[in-house]
Amino acid sequence: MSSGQKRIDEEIYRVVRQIPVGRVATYGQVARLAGLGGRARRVGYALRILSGAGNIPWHRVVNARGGISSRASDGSSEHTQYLRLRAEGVRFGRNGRIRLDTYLWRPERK
DNA sequence: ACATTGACCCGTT
DNA sequence: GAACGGGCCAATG
Repeated sequence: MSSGQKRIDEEIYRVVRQIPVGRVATYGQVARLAGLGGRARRVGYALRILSGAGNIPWHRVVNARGGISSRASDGSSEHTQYLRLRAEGVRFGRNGRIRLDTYLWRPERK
């Protein structure tokens, strides 16, 4: 892995760390804030290699439809994400999705 | 180098 | 809504 890729990952993590408790951000939103334009997919790769450890609130990143995106593996990760969001007060609708107009993080430029 | 896959997103029908 | 197609691009074999 090149150092350039790693720098991009750090930038992504820097953004994710800023998402407040009880709010969520979409992959595309994180990509934009990290200066990656429309490369939302790149965000998913960065979060995937996180492997649970660390102080990055990866569970606060959801897809553009307000849902938890499926992973290639067993599904425990998705469940953990759901539980952590619930624990922060985020409510899910019957279709398993979040009301983005309520919970989407709107960063204030300072 | 090639093909496939994937924690995505958007527009159209 | 759903189904489809296209764009995107890094990882993997």
